[in-house]
Formats: sequence, C-alpha cells, structure tokens
Amino acid sequence: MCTFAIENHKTMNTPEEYLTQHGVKPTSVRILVWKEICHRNKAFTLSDVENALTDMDRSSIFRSLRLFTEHHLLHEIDDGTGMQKYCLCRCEDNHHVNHVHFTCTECGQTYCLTDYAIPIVELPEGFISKNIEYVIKGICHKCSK
Amino acid sequence: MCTFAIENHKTMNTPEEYLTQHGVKPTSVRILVWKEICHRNKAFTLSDVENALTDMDRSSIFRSLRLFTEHHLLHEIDDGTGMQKYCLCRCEDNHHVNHVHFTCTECGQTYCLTDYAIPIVELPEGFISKNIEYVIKGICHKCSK
DNA sequence: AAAAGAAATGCAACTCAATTGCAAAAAGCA
DNA sequence: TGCTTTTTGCAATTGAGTTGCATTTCTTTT
Repeated sequence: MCTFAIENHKTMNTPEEYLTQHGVKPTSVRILVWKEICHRNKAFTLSDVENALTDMDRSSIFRSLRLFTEHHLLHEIDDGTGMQKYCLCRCEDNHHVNHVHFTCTECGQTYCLTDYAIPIVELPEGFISKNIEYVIKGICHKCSK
Repeated sequence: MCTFAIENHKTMNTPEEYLTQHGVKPTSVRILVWKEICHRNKAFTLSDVENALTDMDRSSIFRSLRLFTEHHLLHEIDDGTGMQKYCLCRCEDNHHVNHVHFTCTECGQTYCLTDYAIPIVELPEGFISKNIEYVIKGICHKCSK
C-alpha cells in the first residue's frame, strides 16, 4: 500500500545519509529509531517504538520523533484514539498530509491510504485552510473477513 | 451558522422533556449541564463547561457529557488539540458527524461548519466505513482579519 | 592530543486532562 | 416511612506527553 520505505531503501543508501540530507544529525539513537520506523506503512505511536526498542529510553525516542517531525520526515496524525500517532512523510514539496487515514475500531490500526487523496471542501469567507485531517473509522480489510 | 439550538428551543419546550425524550433521566446536574451547552454552536471541552458551571464538580460534568454522548445528544470530536471536544448532535437518523470541523490555530476555537458536508472517499476493497472525521486547521474568519 | 564547549541522552519527576472508587446524598419505590 | 437504587462530590489514580537536570558523548579549538 505504501511503497515509500522500499523506494527509499533503493535510492537512499543509508539512514545516516537520509537523515543528514534532511538536516538531522544522525546520532546513534536517531539511526536506531529511524531504522525501526522507516519500513512502517501504518501509523505508529511512541509506545509502539518503545516496545520495539526496549533498551532505549522513552524520552529519547520522543525527542527523536519530534525532531523527525520538525524536519518533515514524519507527520503527526490524530486519529481520535487519544494517542499521538506518526506516519512517514512522503510529500514532495509542501508538507501536508494529503492522504486519507483509516482507523480500524477492531484492531486499532491506523492505515495510511496513500493512494486516496483528501477531497477539498471550500470554506466560508475569511477561513484560511492550512492543513486537513481526514480520518475514516470502521473495520479494516483484515478484520472484516 | 448553527441553528440547531434555536430550533430546539422552539420545538422542544424544556430541557427536561428533551432529555427524557432521548432516554436520559433529567437530574438537576444534567439539566444544568444541558442548559449550559445546548445553545453552543462551537465545539467545547469539559473544562469549558467546568468554567461555566463553577459550583459543579468536574466528574459530574464529565459523566453528564458521557451520558449525553451515549444517548446521541452529543458528538465527541477530536480536532487534534489534545483535548476531547464535544459538539451538539443534529443528526436526524444515523448518528455520524456529517459536517466539517474547522480548528483555528490562533484562537483554538473549533467551529462546526454544519452547512459543509464531508465529502466521501471510496475505500479499498474490504474496508468498511462507519464514521468520518474531517478537521481543517487554519485561521478563522475572526483571526484572519 | 588535551581542554573547553556544545549537543545528546537517560533517568526521574512533573503536567494535565481523563477517568474511577467510594462514601454521602438524593431519588425512586414498596 | 423505611429500604433500594441511582446520582453526585471528593479524592485519588491513570496514562500519555513532556521537561529538568546531571551525565555522557560529540565537536571544536588551541
């Protein structure tokens, strides 16, 4: 569904280089965190990464994710489950999530439907749009079987 | 922008009756909470209601809002500010938010754009939609002046 | 290469809103 | 009225996010 990570692995050689190219100094913590998340095609939480990197401190992961977000490697998304989620940024120019998210109420997964663009709503006079969040809640293709 | 409350006051006589009609026993706390929120045309938080009803306990308000939500008098909405927000339900049949929300990054207000319907995205095979959240972030008509 | 300075990390503690346990109060009912 | 159930207020807990600070690691300068 999301070919971003694969593409990157083909073209981007190493995590070190990828981080450097985006203005993030590639420290050991950040490389480990990036390696852990760069292949993900679903939205993930801080706890998800924490569980995958059990030796690493929560706040270090938190700070890495924040830094990645600041440097537009990640999007912060809010799927209404109450936990902050992140997904890989695959924007080419402007840094806005332009795809729809789907949160399964059964398994809790939030999918990045990267091929499904967010339809635009025209706003009333005076309202200026900067960013749009479009989250569908329902049952995912696995849980609906 | 939202004429719901006014319509209700015309047709619905008293809060007591309105709550009863929707399966909520109209206790004194619930009536006070409902009176406080039923005229609102913007999304509000628990703290908003708490500040308006200074004598009432936080958890009592919380429980009232939860009960109202369970009985479809309110929608819970998540505008990404991290605080749970509520807005009046004006659905006629199915209980889904069908309008767009707008959260101003300046003043923090979340507007219910009740005249602006959420455009539907067709989902991939196997995904079943139950509910959609559409939140635009930007600058509102007041802050953009 | 050593010293000084800057940045990153780990740990513990804090924040802040949501939520719950429980006893007291109020409401419903026989 | 007396008994039972529901509701309410208070205090405490939860849980994720976040921060302060001392230690460690990295970078730069001499």
